[in-house]
Amino acid sequence: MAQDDCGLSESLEDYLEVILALEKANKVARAKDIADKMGVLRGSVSGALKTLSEKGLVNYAPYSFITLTPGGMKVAREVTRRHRVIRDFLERALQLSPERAEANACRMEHAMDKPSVDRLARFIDYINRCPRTGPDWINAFVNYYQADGPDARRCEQCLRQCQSEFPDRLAALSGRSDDDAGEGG
Amino acid sequence: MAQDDCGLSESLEDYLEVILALEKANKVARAKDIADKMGVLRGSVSGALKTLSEKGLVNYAPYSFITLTPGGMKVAREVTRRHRVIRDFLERALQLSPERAEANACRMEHAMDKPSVDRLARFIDYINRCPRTGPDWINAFVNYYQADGPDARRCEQCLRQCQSEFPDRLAALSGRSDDDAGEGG
DNA sequence: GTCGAAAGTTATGTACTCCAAACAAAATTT
DNA sequence: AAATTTTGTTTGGAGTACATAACTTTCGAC
Repeated sequence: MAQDDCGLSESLEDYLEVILALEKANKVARAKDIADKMGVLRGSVSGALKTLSEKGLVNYAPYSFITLTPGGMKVAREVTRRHRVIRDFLERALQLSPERAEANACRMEHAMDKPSVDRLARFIDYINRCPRTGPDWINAFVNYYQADGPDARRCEQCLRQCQSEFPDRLAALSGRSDDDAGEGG
Repeated sequence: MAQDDCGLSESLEDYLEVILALEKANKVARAKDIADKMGVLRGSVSGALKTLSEKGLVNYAPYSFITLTPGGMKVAREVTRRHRVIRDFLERALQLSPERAEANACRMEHAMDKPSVDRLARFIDYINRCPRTGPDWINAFVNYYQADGPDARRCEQCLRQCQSEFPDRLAALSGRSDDDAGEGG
């Protein structure tokens, strides 16, 4: 949909994603499991498998097991990764509930192209690894969105705490885990 | 699509968004302008307008001007806001090109529900207003995603700079623009 | 007012996705 | 091995969205 996958519809992307998950769990995918997992009837699955088979993305013959072709595997992995990156952002950075994060990721995965998702993944990395932010900064976000704006007193305390950790954080960047930076007060 | 708008399709959301933009620019929307702006033929617009009219979202009679009803205006504003928030995030935080940000926002606006977009808007606020981050932190992201990981030397310099600005930043939180916090040094 | 271009509308057809239910094959049970 | 259940397939119909093309209305030029 997003200029990747050579014009695969959202629906077909979903089928590939589900087939990959079932392959990982059960070695092969069965039409009924696909239908159950996607909330559609078995009849709908048959049609989708026929289409995916014509596109060379699944190995499929009537009444046989279903597996992904190498090409289908590639697409399925891409879609699954998009899903995972987006859900992580929604759940960890935006701190949405797991259910809401999942529901939104399911739709957003078809709306974001690969460069955007790649950049988002880097952004999450950046937040986690930059000494100015990190997990504690993310956790403090809850104080912000629950209030009308920043709380000066809380911010002051947060800044002091963060500042005291700067040497450690900087040291951690280089791979050193101990606090041997020698600059902390 | 995303449980808002009482089950309005992506396409119809797009129509409302475009009609709102044309209303703002030209007082009223005309079918041809809608068609041009959306890249569809005039015939397709007639059908959509009929549907939107039945749903009570546009004032529409054949061969007449087109305006949004109060209900349609509400939905159109919501969709437009979703679009703007998402595009801002993609363009300013992720630092995607304006074109890519716009293209992705066009699709993502239909995939994200209101609570998620609201949270995203707060997140952007948080980045901009938190003394630990702010615009300079966003700008430093480019150094991160262009490299394989963090650059310890650059990080050290960034931390020092940031630290020196803490008093000012804290003061700015309370609305004071001068550095009279008296704690820096 | 009449003519003609521009704008709008109404079929008709295609593509996609899904459901519903009838039907066929496979696997289990006995 | 026959009957039953489960699983898979096929067919027909619905809803959405759009293109194409023929037709109608509107509006400005004359």
